[in-house]
Amino acid sequence: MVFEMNYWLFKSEPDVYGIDHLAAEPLQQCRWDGIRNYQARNFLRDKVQVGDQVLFYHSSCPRPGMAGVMEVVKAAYPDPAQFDLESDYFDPKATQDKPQWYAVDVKLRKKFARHLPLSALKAHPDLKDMMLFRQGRLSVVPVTMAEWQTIESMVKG
DNA sequence: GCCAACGTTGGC
DNA sequence: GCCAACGTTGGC
Repeated sequence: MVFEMNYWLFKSEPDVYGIDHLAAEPLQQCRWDGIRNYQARNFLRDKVQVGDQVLFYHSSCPRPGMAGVMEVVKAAYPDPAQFDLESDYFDPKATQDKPQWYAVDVKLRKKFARHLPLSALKAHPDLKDMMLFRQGRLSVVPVTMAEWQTIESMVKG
C-alpha cells in the first residue's frame, strides 16, 4: 500500500478547547471527539490516518483563524461519548456494534508564533478555492498540499 | 445580535 | 421523496 499523507483543518472554539488547552495536556495530545456531522464523520472515519497533518483552526471567536499544527497519532475509533448518557454527545441511535460517530487522537506539533487570521487567508489568491470557504460549516475540512504549503509560507513570512 | 448557509426533522 | 420549518454554525 502506498502511503499518502493527507492534510486537514480541524475547527474548535478556543473558549471550549483551544490550542493552549492542547499544549497543556500531559503529552500535548488529545482525543478529537464530539464530531456530529456526517460529512465530517466520513472524513474522520474513512480518510484521516496516522501521520496526517492538521491545522488547528479557532472558530466562533473574536479572531478566527489558524493557531498551529497537529499530527494524527491514532486513526478513527468509535467516539466513546456517543455511549455516555451523561455526555452532551450521547446518541441513542448508537450501539457498540453500530457506532455512529468516530474520534481520532491528535498531538500538538507546533503553535504558530503569530496567529494566522481568517482575513489573511481570504486575502491570499492561492487560497481562494479552500474548502473552508466553500463549506463554512464543516468542522473537518481537507486541505490540499498546495494550500498547505502556501499557509506554511505565510506563517514563516 | 444579526444573518447567510446549510443540515436535520417531520408531515404528507 | 419532497419540501417547509426549524436548528446550528460561524463570520461579522
